Amino acid sequence: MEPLYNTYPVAIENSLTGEKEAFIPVNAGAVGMYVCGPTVYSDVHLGNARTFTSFDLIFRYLKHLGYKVRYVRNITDVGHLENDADSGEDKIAKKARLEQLEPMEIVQRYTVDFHNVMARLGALPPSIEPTATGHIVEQISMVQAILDRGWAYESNGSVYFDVEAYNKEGGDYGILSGRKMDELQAGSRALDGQDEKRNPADFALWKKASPAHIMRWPSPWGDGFPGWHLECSAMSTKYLGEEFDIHGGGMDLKFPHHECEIAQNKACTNHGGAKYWMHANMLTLNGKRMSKSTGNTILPGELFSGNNDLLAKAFSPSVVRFFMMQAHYSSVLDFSNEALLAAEKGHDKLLSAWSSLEGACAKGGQGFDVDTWKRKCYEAMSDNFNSPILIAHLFEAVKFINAGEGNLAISPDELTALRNTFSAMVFDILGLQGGSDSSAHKDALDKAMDLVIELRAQARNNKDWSTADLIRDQLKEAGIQLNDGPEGTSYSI
RNA sequence: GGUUCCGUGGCCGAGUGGCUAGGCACUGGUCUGCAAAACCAGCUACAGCGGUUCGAGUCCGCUCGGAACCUCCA
Repeated sequence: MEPLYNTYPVAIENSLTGEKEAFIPVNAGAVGMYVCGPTVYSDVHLGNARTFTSFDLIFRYLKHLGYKVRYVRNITDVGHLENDADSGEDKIAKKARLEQLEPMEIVQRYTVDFHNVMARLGALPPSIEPTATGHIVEQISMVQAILDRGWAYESNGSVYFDVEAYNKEGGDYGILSGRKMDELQAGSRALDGQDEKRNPADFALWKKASPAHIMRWPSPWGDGFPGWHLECSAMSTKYLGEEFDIHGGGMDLKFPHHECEIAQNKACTNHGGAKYWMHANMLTLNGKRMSKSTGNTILPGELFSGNNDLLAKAFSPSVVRFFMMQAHYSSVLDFSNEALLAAEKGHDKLLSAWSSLEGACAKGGQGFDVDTWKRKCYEAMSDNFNSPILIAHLFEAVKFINAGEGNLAISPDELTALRNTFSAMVFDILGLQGGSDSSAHKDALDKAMDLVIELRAQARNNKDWSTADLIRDQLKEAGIQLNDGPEGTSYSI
């Protein structure tokens, strides 16, 4: 059978070229994707989660199309300096000092938190999740290779990438972000510790560790630790090769992080790494991006528990995910309680339509063009992963399903196709989670509810409206909604 | 100051020059003992000013407003 990726070829908006391009993998049928993961020194906030949820959507869709995807997402567990100056402090060491913990305890704690949050949001684990500290050897040899080529220099125990030398000999530092060297120099601020560098645009490949610095490794240039940009170059090359397909990350990493990665890769391998660069946009709160350092954040845990002054109530992880999926990954998305409430209603409507669809019969007829609808769903996703358009199409199907009241005017084959595609889109691709009650609990609840509904039906037959309404109102307070229909009463939670 | 991007109806949010995005909210109707849900119908729009075009939310210019990056950050 023809793989789905041939039927619905993918186009990707490539940050490197600024164009939407046909996606052609380096190796046919396989995709190598690298996404810059979090620095694990504090709880992952909702903005972080959005980026990884966006790439989870992309990962899921590419897999669904039949690609063999290797998805690499790193954990940054080397602290890195708080600013580019020598006076800066290692974030993880700082947190460790504040909390009186070993640095790797900090790393472990927040890595576990990150995994928990992403799992609740329905994100699949990546194929490989390498750590920076686990790839010091690879990073040191990369530094050496760049030194050997003459595009780096050692200064006081640290090694810096020589941007000017790189660009003079054919390098294209600035290709991703559109920045020019002279503009960078004009715009750069006078920072402390810049005197080790020949040029303000130069960036650290290896930093000398001060005597108090805890996380340190021996190197040909003395004890130190790798520069922030280096780990991604080293690990993407190691696991995906010198040329791979997709490199993703948050928009805020475009410059300088990804720009530096490209320069490092080209310096070592003559290849820039990824063919397609993708940048997920920011989640804003009060019109400003969420940021750990400014404290303008909301944590996923607060959302799931409702424990935040900005929230009227708790929201399920699936609702939060649906909220994110309603916006395109490349657009800024603004967070608000109102937007979440609206998303929750839409989400519930979508999932309750799925329940109806599961139990629906096909009565024949041409009530809905399933083939065309299915094609439109795939085309939306293949067009740069346009989940909002996909959701709009899903609601077309919802309207048809609800109007049919369990008896849909399509053929049995079409019903099967509708179910399969609906389920694939909602659960496999968007990654939403239905009522995930264990089936034993569900059976017990169903039986109890059948009894309550029967008792209420008797009251209604006796025109005992006060009893009937009491049952309905009390159940509603408990979070269970009764729906009276022509064929009896059903309930939803 | 530089780079990139955005400004869509009450709110969120798609729109890759020409045909209803969608969700939420609201109004009227159908259904119901009353509700709810669902369905049907309606309702508000493209920041402003010019230009290109037979035709612009979509292209170009200017103005105003906002964001990200230029320093660690998804």
